[in-house]
Amino acid sequence: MARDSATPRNDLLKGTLDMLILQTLAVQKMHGYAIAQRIEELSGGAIGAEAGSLYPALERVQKKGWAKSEWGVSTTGRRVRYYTITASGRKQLGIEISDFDAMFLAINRVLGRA
Amino acid sequence: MARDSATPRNDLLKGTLDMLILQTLAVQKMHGYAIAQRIEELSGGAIGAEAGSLYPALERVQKKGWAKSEWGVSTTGRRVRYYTITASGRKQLGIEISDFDAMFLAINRVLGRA
DNA sequence: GTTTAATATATCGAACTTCTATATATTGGA
DNA sequence: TCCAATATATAGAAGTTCGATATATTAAAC
Repeated sequence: MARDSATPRNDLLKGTLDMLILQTLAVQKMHGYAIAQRIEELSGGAIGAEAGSLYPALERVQKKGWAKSEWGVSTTGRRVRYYTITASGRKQLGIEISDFDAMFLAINRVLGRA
Repeated sequence: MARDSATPRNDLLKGTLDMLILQTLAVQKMHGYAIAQRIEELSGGAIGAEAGSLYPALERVQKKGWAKSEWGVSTTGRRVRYYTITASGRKQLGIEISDFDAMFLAINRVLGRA
């Protein structure tokens, strides 16, 4: 099936998912499913962080020390795993945003728009 | 060795190399090595399209019908392969730029900057 | 009461792109 | 003469994302 023109190509997302997760956690402690919903909501449905990308990414950021997690209970009474950003994670978020901006600027220069 | 902070992470480039190549060819017919130099130059050294990425990408865009190539002779008298963008390639370039802009906007929304 | 959709976590393998390393050959300058 | 730059090309490794699959709970619809 042809890609919906309203849906940005998710391969352009590569390398930015960790940043989006860290940004979401920087606002508030959250469980995995809620992180995905928040990213999808804020992006206007453009970014659908799928489970198969999200959970490996959550493992990744924990392994790097950028977030930690613990089992807890959601507001609706369900058993969920809560993720919290660490100080190292906040620092990393800043680095990733800088890198992202630098790459955007560089690409725009090649496109003749900067 | 630690990544130079002046060098953007190239994994953020993923999915955009074809666009950058098509953009370069949209300006003028060029051979592979010159395309890489032009991209590096315009990006202020931020994007170094390496040979191992460039030549597979050039194969890709030709396979998709976005560019064609022929052996020729450079201004310095060397045997080189010249690449030319096709009408289909110009159309694709427009699509890729739109997708890129849409993804940038979506990411910025998640980052709370739009 | 039963079925279905939504919520929630998790893993697997396929697909894709990029990189480094390697190979080959030519040209110009030190 | 040697070395750096020019020029094309392939192979294999690494990394990320995705769809598919699995499991389990809860709420709503019928």
